[in-house]
Amino acid sequence: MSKNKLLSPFKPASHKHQKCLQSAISVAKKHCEVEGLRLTPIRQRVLELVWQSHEPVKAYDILDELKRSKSSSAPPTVYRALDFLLEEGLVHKIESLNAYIGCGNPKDIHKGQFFICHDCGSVAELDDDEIRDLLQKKAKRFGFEINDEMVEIKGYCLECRELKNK
Amino acid sequence: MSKNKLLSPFKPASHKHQKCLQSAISVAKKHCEVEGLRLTPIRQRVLELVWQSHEPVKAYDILDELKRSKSSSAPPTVYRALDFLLEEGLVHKIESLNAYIGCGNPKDIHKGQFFICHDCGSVAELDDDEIRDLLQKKAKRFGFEINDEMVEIKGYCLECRELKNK
DNA sequence: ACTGTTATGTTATAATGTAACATTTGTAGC
DNA sequence: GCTACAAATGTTACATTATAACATAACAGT
Ligand SMILES: [Zn+2]
Ligand SMILES: [Zn+2]
Ligand SMILES: [Zn+2]
Ligand SMILES: [Zn+2]
Repeated sequence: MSKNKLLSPFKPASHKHQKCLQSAISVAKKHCEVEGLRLTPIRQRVLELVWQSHEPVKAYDILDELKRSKSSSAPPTVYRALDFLLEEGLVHKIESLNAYIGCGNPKDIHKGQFFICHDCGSVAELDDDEIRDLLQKKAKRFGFEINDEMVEIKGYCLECRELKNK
Repeated sequence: MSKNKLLSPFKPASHKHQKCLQSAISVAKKHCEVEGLRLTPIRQRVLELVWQSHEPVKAYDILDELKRSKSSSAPPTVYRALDFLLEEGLVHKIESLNAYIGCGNPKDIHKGQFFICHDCGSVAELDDDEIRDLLQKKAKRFGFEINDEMVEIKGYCLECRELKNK
């Protein structure tokens, strides 16, 4: 079955983000339970912080938050938690921003394609086999075997464009 | 006319790289002449260093080289030159590596698609409208207007795969 | 309880990139 | 050539992002 999903669409400012957050945590808990992994308090807290919004979050911003409740927190605290979450596909790194964002569909581990709005900073995540297949096809032409992919597209989301045209 | 070019294919280890380098410099000189821009000694030297190979080069490695001939060189020396070269499309930044690589076709300014070999580190650059159009099509579905794109694919090039299978 | 593994604490440092202001160099008009 | 302006470089300091290395603590199976 071919995937062609808009995993995380751009959300209207009015959406009930609490639900996104809760759902993400509950999916993560389930995932870790099934895989026999530990979603420790630190890891869960970092995941919650990444899911504070639909904008990519910086590691040191997470660190600043952690410090508020536990002043002993240090960079490794954050990076270790992020490494775990990345490894398990619960978050993605946006390489062009050095920032991290919650995955819209961690059930099925993948590298997404990201559309990032210059104005509002929001990100939509796609997991699209048509894109993947095309890249595959191109790679094949010169004997390249794909192992990892990064697709980050910047531009302007619908909402922001409509705002500007008013 | 639709572009579908393998701008910089993977090169055999045996290729005459001196030619790649010379050609890149001469194209850059021409470009700057036409545009009324100055390819100053620093800028040219940085471009040469970026073109030392077909592997992405790190800013601080460039800096180390610059220091060998001019010990007063500092980070801004490099980043300014890189900014100029990026601006003029003479080099690209590989975001997922924080590294820079010479552009295979600066005549026609673009964001390429990059295929990076995990083993040898070499990069092939594509400038392919089919990929661009597909991303465009996907973006359109949710009203996203593309302005900038980053496609960086990691894997194994033909040469390295053949080596492993021996 | 013993033991090996995993996770966290802690300190230090590496790697990447930018701000701000001074100085020099190039350019164009006079 | 002189002047004035703009572009490029020098210089110092600092900001941001990430990792190394080693110590301690928490956990899981026996
Ligand atoms: Zn939400
Ligand atoms: Zn995802
Ligand atoms: Zn070459
Ligand atoms: Zn290019």
